[in-house]
Amino acid sequence: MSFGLQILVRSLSTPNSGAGKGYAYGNKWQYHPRSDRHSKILCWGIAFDLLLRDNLIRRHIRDEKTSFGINHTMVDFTNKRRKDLDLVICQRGTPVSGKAVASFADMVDAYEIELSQEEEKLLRQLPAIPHTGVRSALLALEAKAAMTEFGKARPRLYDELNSSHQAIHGDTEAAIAGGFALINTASSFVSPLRNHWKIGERKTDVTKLKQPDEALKTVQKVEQLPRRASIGGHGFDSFGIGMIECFNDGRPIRLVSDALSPPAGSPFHYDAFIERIETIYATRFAGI
DNA sequence: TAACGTAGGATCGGGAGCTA
DNA sequence: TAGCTCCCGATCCTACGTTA
Repeated sequence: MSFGLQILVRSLSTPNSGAGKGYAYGNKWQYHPRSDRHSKILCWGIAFDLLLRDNLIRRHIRDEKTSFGINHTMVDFTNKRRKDLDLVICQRGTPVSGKAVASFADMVDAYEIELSQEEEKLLRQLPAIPHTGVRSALLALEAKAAMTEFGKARPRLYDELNSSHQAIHGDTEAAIAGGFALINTASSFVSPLRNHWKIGERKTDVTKLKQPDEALKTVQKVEQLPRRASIGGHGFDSFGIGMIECFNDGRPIRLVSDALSPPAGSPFHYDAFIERIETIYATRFAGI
């Protein structure tokens, strides 16, 4: 039983006005390409699923050996390239001060994450997880989305994800690099960047998408990302692909689980992605 | 051979969020 | 609050394949 993707689509379904200054023209959007809210919610959901399981990750949290960090900068030592990772599980450092997010649970309000009653109950049962500075990263998660303009998004998606695992392992060779690609299967998309006016005042500019071809080609592209089987290898330790249907026009966002999405048993399936992370963690960090 | 369509790479730039 | 970084869609350009 996993919750991450359901939490994501539920949270994104409610139009949001942005965490700070509000989006342009006073519009509210389900998905805004210039926001990192979707990445943060997705990574939070992945971490939530990992913590709900009876595994070493949970025991290390309970024993106050580890904590988490967000937007953690990792530096590829070999070429000095810097990269901010969405969410990092790390050896417990000094708690951050003066930040709105002081704990893992605080992210729910900070990023307007919508939980069901069951998920809220499960969150309350978790030990307190402080937001701290990162002493030594054990697991780094990076999520990226492609919602429209797939032809241009594909090379960008590949390059940015490829640079993520290089930065993670260039910084900390033993750290688990987890990557996740979120791909839209909707046949149209209302782009916040193409509608430069208050929605309703003028005709909405709707981008037509050639589906399922565009989504499938994007899946094939990210499946080409290198993956590694052991320390010393090159690539992601675990990589997942999630398919959603997001028209971005107010209709609820739907999790796609038909032939377009990775089947059960595929290494890219969400459950396999989670299981691989906890398996690697158990073998790699048992001595902490 | 010219015209057209498509794919992919390079670059740009608007908006959000973070930090000093 | 200014300046910066990050995210990722928009735009432009080139290469290549297809068709008349």
